[in-house]
Amino acid sequence: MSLPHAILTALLEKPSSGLELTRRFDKSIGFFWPATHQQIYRELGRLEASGHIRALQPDGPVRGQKKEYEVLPEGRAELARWTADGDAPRAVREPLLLRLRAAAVVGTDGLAAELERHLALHRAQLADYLEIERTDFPAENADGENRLQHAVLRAGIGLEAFWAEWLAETLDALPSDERSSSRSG
Amino acid sequence: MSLPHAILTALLEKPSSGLELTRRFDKSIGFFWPATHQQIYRELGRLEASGHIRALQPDGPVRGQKKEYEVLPEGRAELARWTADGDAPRAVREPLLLRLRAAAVVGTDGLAAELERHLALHRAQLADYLEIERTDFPAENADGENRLQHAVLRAGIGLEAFWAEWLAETLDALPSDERSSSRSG
DNA sequence: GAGCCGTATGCAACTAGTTGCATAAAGCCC
DNA sequence: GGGCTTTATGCAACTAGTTGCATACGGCTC
Repeated sequence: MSLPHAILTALLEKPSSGLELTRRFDKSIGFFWPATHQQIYRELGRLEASGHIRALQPDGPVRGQKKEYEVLPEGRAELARWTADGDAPRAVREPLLLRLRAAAVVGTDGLAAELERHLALHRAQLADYLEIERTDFPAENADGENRLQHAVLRAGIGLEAFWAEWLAETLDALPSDERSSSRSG
Repeated sequence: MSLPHAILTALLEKPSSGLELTRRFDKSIGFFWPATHQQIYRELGRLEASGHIRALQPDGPVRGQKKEYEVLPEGRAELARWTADGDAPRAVREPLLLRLRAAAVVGTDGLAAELERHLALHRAQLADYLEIERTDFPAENADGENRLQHAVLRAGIGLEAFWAEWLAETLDALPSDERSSSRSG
């Protein structure tokens, strides 16, 4: 159960409404724990009901109007508890690898195009991450306050770089008549 | 919907019963698409009902006795269709990165131990993969028939190596009083 | 002031994966 | 042959994530 804890973290960083949270997720926490606004609203409701967060405007129910939340001490305690406790590393679930295995049996038609598409997407994401690193974590204040956030970003960069490299290698190993000539290496 | 296609691939490689499939998953396809026997039985039922596979022993229902399946032409066609069609790369969902972000807000108590635990697990998995590579893909017949399967294994190796490296780096960046001295680098 | 668009909240139904447990046959052991 | 273990199949309930859509306020325009 990670989503409630992701939300508690985001709310501790800055009290927000549901839609604000959704937007902040899209450009930070969501990189490694994506969530739609529907999920977030549902979870905010649960967290409020369980006393982990509360609305800043305790008026009657006003649909369509902004409702901001902040974390209560109970919520912070719960997050601290969860941070320290362990679980197994998440199992890899990657349909693309499944497609390679399937292609080994039924043929590689269309596979190269799919690999190239993924390669382009991973390169684009890598470029985004590197740009974020350049602006948010400049070399002059490495090892500063936010080294944990930087470590998280480095994980994203490393993963995207890994996939880009592996895809390029794998494409090179496909018979050449199965790939287009549009790649640059 | 990847599980049915994973099962079709496995059955094309070798017709099997539900439990045999479960065991084969545990040491090959399951590395990147894990499935329990409950999931597999349920999916075998659906695949049989939809005419993609059939039981080799079309007797009446005998519970507790082995029931082997093979793929029908319809199943092979469906798998070929699926192999070529594309989807977006799967979003990363990694609770460990969430814990780092949370730790940045509520403190790093217990975090180092958690990172060390993951480091050990990833190193062990990496060693397993390298052993499989050594026995199943010896250097003398690289680029052979099974280059696709090898590419899949290389992905697993690369991912585990990445995580091991990133975890070691991240641990080194934690203040030293927050880690035990049991690591070896 | 009617209609439209953007912001915002939220419900309902569905799909996929997980967990716990029930059932049955077959072999072994005493 | 009565009970235990292993092999095997399978149901049911639950949890988490996804998809589609409904509702409501506020400002703008015509």
